[in-house]
Amino acid sequence: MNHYPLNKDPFKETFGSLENLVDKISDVLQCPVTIEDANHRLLAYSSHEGQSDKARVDTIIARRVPEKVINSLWRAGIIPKLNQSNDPVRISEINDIGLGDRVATAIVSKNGILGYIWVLEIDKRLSEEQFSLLKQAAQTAKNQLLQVQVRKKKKQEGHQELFWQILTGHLKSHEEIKEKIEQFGLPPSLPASVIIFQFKDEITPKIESHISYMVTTTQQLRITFFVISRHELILLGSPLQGSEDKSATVNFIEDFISQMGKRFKVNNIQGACGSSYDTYEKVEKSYHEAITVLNIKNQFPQEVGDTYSYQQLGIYRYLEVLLKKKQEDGYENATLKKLGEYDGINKTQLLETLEIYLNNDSNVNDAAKELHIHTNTLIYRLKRIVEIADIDLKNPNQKMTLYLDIKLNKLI
Amino acid sequence: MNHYPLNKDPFKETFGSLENLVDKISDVLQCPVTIEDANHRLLAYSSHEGQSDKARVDTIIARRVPEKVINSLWRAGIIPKLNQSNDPVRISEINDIGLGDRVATAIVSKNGILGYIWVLEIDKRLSEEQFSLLKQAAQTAKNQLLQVQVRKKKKQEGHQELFWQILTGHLKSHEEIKEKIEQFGLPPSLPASVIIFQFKDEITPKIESHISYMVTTTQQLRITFFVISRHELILLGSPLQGSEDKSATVNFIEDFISQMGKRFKVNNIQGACGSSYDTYEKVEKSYHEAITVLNIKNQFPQEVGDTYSYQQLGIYRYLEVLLKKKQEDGYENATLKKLGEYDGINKTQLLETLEIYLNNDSNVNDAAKELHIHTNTLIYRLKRIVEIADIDLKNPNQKMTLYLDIKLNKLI
DNA sequence: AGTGCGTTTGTAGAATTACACAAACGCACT
DNA sequence: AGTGCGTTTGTGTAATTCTACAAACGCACT
Repeated sequence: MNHYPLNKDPFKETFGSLENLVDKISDVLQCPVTIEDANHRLLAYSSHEGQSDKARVDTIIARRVPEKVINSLWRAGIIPKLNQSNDPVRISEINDIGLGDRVATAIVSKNGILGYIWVLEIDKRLSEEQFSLLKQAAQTAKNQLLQVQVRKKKKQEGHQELFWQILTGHLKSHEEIKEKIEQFGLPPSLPASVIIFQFKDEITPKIESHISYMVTTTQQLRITFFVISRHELILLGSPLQGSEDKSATVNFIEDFISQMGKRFKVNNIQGACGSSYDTYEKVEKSYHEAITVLNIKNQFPQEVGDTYSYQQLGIYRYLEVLLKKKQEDGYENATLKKLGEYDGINKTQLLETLEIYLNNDSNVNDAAKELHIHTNTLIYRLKRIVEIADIDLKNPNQKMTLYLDIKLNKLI
Repeated sequence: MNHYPLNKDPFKETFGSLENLVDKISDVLQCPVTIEDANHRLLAYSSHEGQSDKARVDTIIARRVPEKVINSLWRAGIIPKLNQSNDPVRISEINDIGLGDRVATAIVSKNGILGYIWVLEIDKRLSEEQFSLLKQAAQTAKNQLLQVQVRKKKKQEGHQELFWQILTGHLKSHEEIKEKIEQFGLPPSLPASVIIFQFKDEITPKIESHISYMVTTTQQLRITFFVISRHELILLGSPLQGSEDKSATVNFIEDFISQMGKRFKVNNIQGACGSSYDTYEKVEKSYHEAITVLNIKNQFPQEVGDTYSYQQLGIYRYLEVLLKKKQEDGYENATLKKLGEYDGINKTQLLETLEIYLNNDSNVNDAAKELHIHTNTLIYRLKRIVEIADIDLKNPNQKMTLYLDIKLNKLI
């Protein structure tokens, strides 16, 4: 086993590539070593002949750390610990994801995390000295990564401009867009849908880096593009071929929102997506659909708060059209008008009662609970409503009309 | 008591007016006498000082026979009997409408009924001779009425042309239309709505006379205009001030259809009406609404078969707009598609099951009955549907979306 | 304070609906 | 003919909803 003196830095020489560096580290520490970027994408791995654990193999195969592993590392508090610590951190094995004992360190520049170095402890634990060596290795890796960073940033700016052109319909034809995307060396990924996240507060550079992390680490969707404007994050995402589950996009949205909260304490994010289309020219449409979803979610937080996709909106997709038609017709629901008048005179809440009853799929128990009243009170009120408004609550057409008209009235 | 010899016709002289004639008849028969036209509108009544029954008084006050009385006479089979008989007919009292014993005869020309003469039998019954005299009186009345008929016909043709102009939007401004209507001496009657009846078979002159009868005898609505084209009868009707009930128009439609069937054996009539508006310029709109109702009723006979007004259409009013939006969006309900495919492969009827379940307001019993299956079968199918289509049948938004999309699919 | 009206809550039995399970059926496939 | 799958029907029980009725409350009006 080689021994390097502490006072001499074995990583002082220049390494042509990260591969050389990782081999050197592996050589010095006598362990399998992996370097990944800030988003857990594999940058280099040592060709050490010894054993590897499952997590490492999977990472190398996929050229990125599996999302399951990332999630697990977050849950165990390891990633935050790495990000905050200046020194290497020892991580005990996590069996269910095939992660053996290891030591890791973040590669940090003054602008934040650039990546991580992972060292597997197959047969023996690293010594204090070796911890120190690893820290020096991270210093050297930093310089290499900074160069990559700049190149990537420039590239991304080009992507963003292209994405805006697609979103705004500046580029119309599918062929044209496809060509441009290929020019950028981006993988073709269709069908695709546009996803928008709306942040309550302005997106700071810090949040931006969190977003970038989330977007690149997710493996639920392939994110071809993403751009950030003041309060919004807009993505173009495609479901992976593996998951034929159509709800991949919706799952991604839910996870993104929940993890931004849990991991980075960034809350109050609204998410929405348009439909999935198989040609690029329809991306613009998907974008507008996503905007519609956001608008409707803002207008009807209770009704469609847990809904993210344009498809899921159901009847709410039609509200705008219906409102327009209603105004053209000069239509007013006589029933609701009567109830409203009655409410005004008698200080009752028949309208609200009816709405919540309908919201709850005509279930008296659920509706009564939501209204905080006795079931019989609700039944009594419903009888009153039927009398006053002269309606039939067993007639689906009437019920739907009432439901829609109630919601439409809220729009004005 | 005067006695006129049988062989001498006391009505041979010329009478300047119907009033003179009616007084003469009353004088000859020594009874109160009333003459009305074919539509039971009062033409003349004797000023005989004696008693009268309630029906006669009401008729004179309203200048027409009350609808209740007409209905009662039809129910008792008296009107048809009068229309078919060449001789006067004796009618026994009908207490609940205040109709005392009387004798009546139709006034008939070769083109049909022109009117009726009613003779009250207050103290004594008419003799055979007097029957004969009454028959002669009817002959004389006929000539007078024929002249009136011609004048009325001409007037009506003028009305019809005006009505068409209003319906087709040829006359746009309210003021202009109002003026024209006043020129015709027609009563101003607003709010008004357009009513259309669609006849399965072509409207023959005979049916036309029945229509005319129905339209002029009804007292549920004031019918300002009516025109007849090949298969259609179009009316402009206003609710009477007395009945503030908004469903007067709908009631009229229902009664019209049922009575055309019962009284004249004219069946297969579809009826519909537009909304009520208070300016004449909106009559055109009401007309188009009525047409829409008819179209939708033809497309959804089951769903809105018992619905007549544009308002009652509820959600079906929106179908056209929704279809348009749907086509613009290129939207297809994935759920329904899946179910349809499943039905195709497994020869099941999940789609139909779902539709009828939703039609029946999610009531398993009613739906099972309509489907002629066991309740548990329905429950089983619903579970399948939920599985296959991945939907939540407790979510009103989803349910409404499914309902609407099912109906929309039927439109194509 | 009393009266009347509309409203709310409670109780209890009847009617419906939900759920689990077993049996049998039809049909395609071998 | 047997097997498996999806479907249909029947049974029994638990849960829920409907219904009617009684009691009490809040509030305006007198």
